[in-house]
Amino acid sequence: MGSIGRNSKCGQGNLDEVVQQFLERIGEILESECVREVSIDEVTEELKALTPLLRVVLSKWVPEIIYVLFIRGEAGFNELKRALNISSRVLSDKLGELEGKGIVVRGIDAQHKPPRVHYRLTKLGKELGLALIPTLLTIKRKLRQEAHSLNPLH
Amino acid sequence: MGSIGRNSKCGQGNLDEVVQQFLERIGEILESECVREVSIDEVTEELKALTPLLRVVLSKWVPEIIYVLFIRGEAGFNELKRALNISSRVLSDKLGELEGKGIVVRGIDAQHKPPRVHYRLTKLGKELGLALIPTLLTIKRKLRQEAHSLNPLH
DNA sequence: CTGAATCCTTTATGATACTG
DNA sequence: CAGTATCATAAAGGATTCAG
Repeated sequence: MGSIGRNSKCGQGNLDEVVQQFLERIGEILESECVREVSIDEVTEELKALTPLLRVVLSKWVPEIIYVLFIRGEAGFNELKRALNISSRVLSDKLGELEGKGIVVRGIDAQHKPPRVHYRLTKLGKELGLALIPTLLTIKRKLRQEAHSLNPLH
Repeated sequence: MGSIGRNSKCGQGNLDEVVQQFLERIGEILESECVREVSIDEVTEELKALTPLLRVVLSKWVPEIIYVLFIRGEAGFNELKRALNISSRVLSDKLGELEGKGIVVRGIDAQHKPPRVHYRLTKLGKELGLALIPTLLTIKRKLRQEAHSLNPLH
């Protein structure tokens, strides 16, 4: 169940597993001596550079928006609104911001009577969507474990 | 430069490259037909489940805190405060929240005269730190590209 | 349907001061 | 050093209304 990790239907194998392997792999790389040497000042500097975009990408609603667009390919305004359970104002603001940052593009299909609008991810947006998958899967796994341990049947 | 991706010093090879390969790999998996079939309702349901924890993990300051602790292994209160340029109240709140969620643990070393406190990531915290790496690297790459294209020398 | 405009409420955050 | 307490402000969010 769920959009990410529903792998049995995919010929390509288990996404969850691939992510798991990957996390182990970079875990090993990061464990290797070198990381511990990083000074607090270096980390501070790095964060200072990353923070502006980080704040946009990882702010409220944004990961959700990116995720929906990533999975669905595209979505209309009200479709997103319903999916996220968000007010139009906030959604409108966020989409505007994301468009400004080059993460999302707005398209209009004038064919329809009430012209239909749809949002899609740009290349950057797709990259971010992809990059968010490990975090989402990790959270998902955590929730599964909790559900498990609370369920007396397991 | 920077903490993530400073691979030349690591024997284990290029982190950036590993992340890149991984993203391509899961990109392929996700491209394979199956994803597009996911209904908007399924995505909505999934998000509803993920959101509570997602909001904690991806809220302001939290990714930064996790990242610093991830890279450094541990940090004291004021050390974090300086690194993030955050007020004590907010930091205190966030650390309390993260402790409550089992993402961070607080340790006290009573040996020191003013007892020294240090924060570390729990297993879950480390998993999340790991999972955040692709997002951070993607943002970092993006910033590098921008810097590049703005610089006439390149 | 797709939003922009308004108004209003609730958090979140920041600065400052203070304690053990 | 490691916070807590207080106060003031800004930012975020929601509800409603309206227009193209």
